[in-house]
Amino acid sequence: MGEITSKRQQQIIDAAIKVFSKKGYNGTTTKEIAKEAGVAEGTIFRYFRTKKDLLLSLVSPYVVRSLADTLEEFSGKDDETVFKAIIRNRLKIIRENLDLVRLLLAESQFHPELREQFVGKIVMQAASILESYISEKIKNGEFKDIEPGVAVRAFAGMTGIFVLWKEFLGGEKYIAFDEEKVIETVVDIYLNGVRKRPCGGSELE
Amino acid sequence: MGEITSKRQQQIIDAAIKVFSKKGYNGTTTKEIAKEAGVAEGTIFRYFRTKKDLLLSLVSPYVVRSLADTLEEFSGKDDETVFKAIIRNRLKIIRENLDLVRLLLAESQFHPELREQFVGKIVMQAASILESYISEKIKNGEFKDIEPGVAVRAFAGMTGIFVLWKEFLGGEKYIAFDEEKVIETVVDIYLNGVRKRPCGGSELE
DNA sequence: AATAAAAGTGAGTACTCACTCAATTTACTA
DNA sequence: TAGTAAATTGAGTGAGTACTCACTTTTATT
Repeated sequence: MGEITSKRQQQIIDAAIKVFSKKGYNGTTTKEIAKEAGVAEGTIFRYFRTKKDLLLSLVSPYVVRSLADTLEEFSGKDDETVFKAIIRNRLKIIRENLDLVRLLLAESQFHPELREQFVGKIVMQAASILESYISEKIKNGEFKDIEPGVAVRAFAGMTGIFVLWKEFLGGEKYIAFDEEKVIETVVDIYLNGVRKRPCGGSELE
Repeated sequence: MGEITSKRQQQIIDAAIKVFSKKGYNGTTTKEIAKEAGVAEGTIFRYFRTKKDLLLSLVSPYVVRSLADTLEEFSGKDDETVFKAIIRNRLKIIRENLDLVRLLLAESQFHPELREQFVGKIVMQAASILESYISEKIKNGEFKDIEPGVAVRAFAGMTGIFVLWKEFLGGEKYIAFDEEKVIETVVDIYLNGVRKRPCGGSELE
């Protein structure tokens, strides 16, 4: 649970993310992690008291920094540009940390401590960035008067399901989607749905 | 993998769903399943050759029937009614089978055979019902000319994320949503986003 | 009621795993 | 370079696990 300091610790953490995400926490042996990290099994226990400690250290502020990173400044840009940028940014970050995300989603089911850190530190923080943007628009009168929390999640859900489909369920074997087209469509649906009387604002015919 | 016939088999399957979903496949011992089912450990292996066999039998057509069940007939009803009914129906079914869904989502990551059955038999089938409805609307010219597969998933994502939030991530500790209001908002956003020039069709101000 | 077949049991078995620790290597200091 | 502390190693340990099988109980048949 402590901070990451040494190179060894980082090696072990990287290996753990990789193997845990492939085989699950309970399906992974400390021997495998050691092998993947290129250290002896005993070394793991010098840095992490137990296997579970190692799991929990994977959501340490350091490891997770990249997942919760802030978005660029958007002032002056139009909604469509902003929302497309948000999707692309989120997709990029998730893909760069695919193993970690996969792991956190799967193991959150079984480890309340992990779930709390995951939801509290990552999900909530990521949501709040978009939420403040949307709240602003609602106050301006540009967007309908809906609950910002609902609006954020609706958008996140529309986007997230395509990641789930492709990266988690292997859905491309069934239907594959062109990513740019999906982004275009999703943003169009969302903005037209969320704006007050858009009346012809849609780009799609 | 065979069909379910005896009462004992059903007992064991129900117990397995319950315990697997709480502790994960690898985190569950056959002893626990036996205890939960109220049978001796050996009895499990009379009906299922291995523990893995038991896992795979959980997506048998019989068990899964309820998850993939068809929706009522919608002809004549307006979109809003239809989409709200779909959400409510889906929510109900998922809640009735929460343990099974939780289990399938978590273990699909690690068992390709399970994932294939889950995606192929359940997800695809559920998607196709809605897809044909939306395709019709697109042909009619009521909805924009978007890819039906994208449209279905966008809707499913908007809905699904609230289930994920509440039932899987325990998100109510952070923000709780009024379900009816969410349904209203989601359907409103979606229909206005997906329809051709709705111009004032929105119910929300 | 007697017999056979089927269903159910749970202690035992062979094996695996998280974790330990005595021995060894590496890094550091004077 | 010798001496010491710190880091690393991996065989060993005990707790536990999936699965077996010799036995008991239940059910069906005559």
